[in-house]
Amino acid sequence: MPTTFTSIGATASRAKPTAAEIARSIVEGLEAGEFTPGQRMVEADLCLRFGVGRQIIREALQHLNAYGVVALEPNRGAHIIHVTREEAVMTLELTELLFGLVSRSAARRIAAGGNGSRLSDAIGELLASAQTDDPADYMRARRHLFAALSHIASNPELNRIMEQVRVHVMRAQFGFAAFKSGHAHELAEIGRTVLAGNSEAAEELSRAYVRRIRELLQQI
Amino acid sequence: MPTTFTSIGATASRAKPTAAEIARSIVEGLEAGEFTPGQRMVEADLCLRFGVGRQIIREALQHLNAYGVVALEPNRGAHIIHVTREEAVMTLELTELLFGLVSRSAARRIAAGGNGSRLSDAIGELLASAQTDDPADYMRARRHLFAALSHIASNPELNRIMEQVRVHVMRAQFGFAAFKSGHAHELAEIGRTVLAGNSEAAEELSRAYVRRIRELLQQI
DNA sequence: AATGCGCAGATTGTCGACAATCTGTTGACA
DNA sequence: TGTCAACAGATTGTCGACAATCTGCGCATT
Repeated sequence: MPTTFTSIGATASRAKPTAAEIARSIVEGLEAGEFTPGQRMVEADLCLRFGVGRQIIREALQHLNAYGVVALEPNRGAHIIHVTREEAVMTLELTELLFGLVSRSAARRIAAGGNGSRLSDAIGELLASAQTDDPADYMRARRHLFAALSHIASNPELNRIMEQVRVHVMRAQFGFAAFKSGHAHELAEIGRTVLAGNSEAAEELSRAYVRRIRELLQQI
Repeated sequence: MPTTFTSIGATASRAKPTAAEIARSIVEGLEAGEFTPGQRMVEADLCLRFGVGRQIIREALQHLNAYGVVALEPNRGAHIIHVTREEAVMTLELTELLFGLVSRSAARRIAAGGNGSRLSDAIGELLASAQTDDPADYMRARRHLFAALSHIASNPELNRIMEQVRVHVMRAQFGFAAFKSGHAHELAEIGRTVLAGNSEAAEELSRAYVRRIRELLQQI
């Protein structure tokens, strides 16, 4: 066993987490409320926390900057982005288009790709999670559904761009209220429509889904 | 004069170009044909070229990676992305939505912002550039128009995302053919429609504009 | 008391050096 | 002759140290 390895779990801390892993950790920490919007991210602190040198922390912060999670001011370091409600609404306006395009593309390709089984599984998982009351289950199922749709849509640029939309920060700020379950059946319906290859309807359902979240956010 | 400064021109090499500046330089170099898709980007070479240490080059490459211009493989360095025609078409499918949203949002806000003058100027510049035959003029005018529209739309997330769409690489690969002038009047028409506050028409015109480019690309 | 100056501490920016990893080549062996 | 292991050169990954910059506080001055 020449190579060093310490951990067992997937997310447990390895001997040397990579910059991307650290970035992910920070996003998770943000959704878990360990970091709050506006908070300064001092490199030295993060070094201690993750047990790596500043170089790697620096790269992780650059990732997060590219993903719009932190802002990077020259000579003044990084801080977690603060999203105004207005910005959140605009972001969801954009998300509406993007998610619509994902579903439309996926529906068009559902036959070609041949792997609608993954989508079926995700739908099943989603409906199952609606039975249990564990929000973590729902969130995971939701993520799987999105992943399946993105995969089927097979538009690399679209997938890349969708990851760049900062939903994390919004969730961290405005709580899971708008994102929580209760939408499970609505999402499942979208999945089924894609499976049926009905691209027009899939797009419209997807847009309506995001639109509803946006309106919910505007009312609060 | 305590601080060091060597250069005079704007794009000329300063004493110490920053990572973002180097990234921009590389994108320009790409559009100018100095780098070709697929080409490896060795850190040491870039160090010599820009006269900085590897740290900065590394950051620049990370920027470019985030912008989808280069791919970064662990332990194997960076290379310029190669975009297939199919990907380019898909990217333009996405761009169609995004540009449409920009124009629609801008048209809605044209009154509120109060600074439609910038847009008028851009339109004028565009029409003027159609008279001359210098493509650089046209490209500059085009950029100004887009900037004005983005500014008026004032959707920060949308603007951020639009910058992430890799048009540079596409232009570098497929040439300026599809992007060259001849479209000046079409773009000016979009600008005028936004100025008139007709959001529906502005969106449709914008989408049609991108659609045409896409179809042009598909035919080649 | 209010304003501005300058210093100390904290934090980020950059470099050089070394470790880890990859790649192509050489040579032994079947 | 073909295959595979070991090696050398090239390249990337990471660290520690030092320089540059910012921030807040104390102090002199009006």
